[in-house]
Amino acid sequence: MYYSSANVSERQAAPPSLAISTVIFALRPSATSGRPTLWLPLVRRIREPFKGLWALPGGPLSHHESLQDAASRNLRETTGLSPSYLEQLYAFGGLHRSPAQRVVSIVYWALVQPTEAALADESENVRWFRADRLGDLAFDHNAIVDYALWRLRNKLAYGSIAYHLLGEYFTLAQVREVYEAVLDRQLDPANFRRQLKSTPEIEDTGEYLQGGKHRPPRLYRYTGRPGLDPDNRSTP
Amino acid sequence: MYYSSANVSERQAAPPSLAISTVIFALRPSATSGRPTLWLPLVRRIREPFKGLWALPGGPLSHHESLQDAASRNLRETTGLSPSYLEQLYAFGGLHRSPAQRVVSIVYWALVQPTEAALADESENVRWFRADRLGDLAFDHNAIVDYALWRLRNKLAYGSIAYHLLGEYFTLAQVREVYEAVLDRQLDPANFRRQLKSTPEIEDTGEYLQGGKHRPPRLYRYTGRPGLDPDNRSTP
DNA sequence: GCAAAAGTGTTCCCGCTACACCCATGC
DNA sequence: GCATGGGTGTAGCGGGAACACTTTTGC
Repeated sequence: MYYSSANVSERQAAPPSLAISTVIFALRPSATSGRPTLWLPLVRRIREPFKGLWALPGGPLSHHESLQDAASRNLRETTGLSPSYLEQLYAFGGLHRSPAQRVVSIVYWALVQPTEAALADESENVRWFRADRLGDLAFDHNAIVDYALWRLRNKLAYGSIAYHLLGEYFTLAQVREVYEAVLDRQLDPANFRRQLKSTPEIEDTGEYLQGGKHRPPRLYRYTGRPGLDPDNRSTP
Repeated sequence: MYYSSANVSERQAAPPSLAISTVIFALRPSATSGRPTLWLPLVRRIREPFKGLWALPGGPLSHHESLQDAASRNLRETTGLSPSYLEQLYAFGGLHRSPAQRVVSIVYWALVQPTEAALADESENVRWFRADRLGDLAFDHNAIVDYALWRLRNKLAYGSIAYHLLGEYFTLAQVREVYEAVLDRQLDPANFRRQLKSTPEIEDTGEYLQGGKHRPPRLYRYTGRPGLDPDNRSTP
């Protein structure tokens, strides 16, 4: 941290510092059930405050990059991945988020495809966790993740988000699994498929997914906007 | 502005500065039709850049106040009013929002009651404008206002926002006028009243509004949350 | 053939829209 | 009385939930 050794008068004098953090979601098979669940990467803090605790990836904003570029860079630097979806979440600016020094964090949230996510970097200080089984995180990051989860669930209901957690081709059942993982409840397969098929952005490829145990399902493709800074006017 | 005289190297060295701005909406009778319309207060810039142009009220964030407190203070200082509703809108951080110096603005939006708004301060450098008839504003403030309007319309559809533009007591027709002003289209009075009466936060006071030209309408009261930083988990 | 997932059809219910109609007041 | 907005009733449409049913594969 920049002013971690600041005394009180320095704290008063220095302007609040500005940081960018990112909540990164990806789908991974659950260790127990094998069904897809939400995971996110965290970094271990190697200095005070909260040394040793896990925290959201983030860092200061440099002069030449936009807020979104900074978030995208966070993502690349900690996981080696590029986001399939990226959107601003909220600016957190409470007075005592960080001891010793006032920090305002502009937080983004991202979705990445599972094919990539499987080969994401992991190391001593970068590890993936199940979104519903995080321990105590540094700063107010537990609250931030909760809020990001709430937003994800909300956006999902509106549509057009789920595909960014999947690969290029997917079956309707896979989309349903995404919904079930995120919303944490079962959905009627029959009604769900009808809803999806009524949305024009889902295109039937004519291909089938072979190798399953049962009747091979059709493969679809998402033809909506690619997904950075997206959705009907959610970002200016 | 803090570093307005900065040269290139200073600009590179200095961290991006942080500002808070606020889009303040209130209902006022239209000059022509007399029907309620959306207005907002702007301040005239008295120095470069954009000297002489109108801009959103705002300023730097001081150390001892939260983001929301800073927005609330903006509101009080420019209009003398306190907000009935206040919520974060977005953090704008494009590289060239301001010439000469990089500024990241965290923007809030607010609603104020019309009874108060009628006696709001106005002066040579603070003036209210119809939201749909602004000229060219300083910085990217036209885009910010557009985005705030979009959010207002969205929130309205979800409910629980409109009452913060009205006084403590109101008729159902007044609520409908708010919706019509904000959404800019006519609504069926019969169906609209039924929808409202089905929401439990609207309480019949038993009183009637006297003095009209026709049958006196009932007066209602909003019993939902008072309205700062509100709505079902829209803010952490 | 059997199990299980893919995919289709059908019914019911609820909320919204449109619009006809009655009520109470000022003039 | 008449005009006008306040307020109620009701029929129809459409989308979602529930669930029965058929199809296609692996074993």
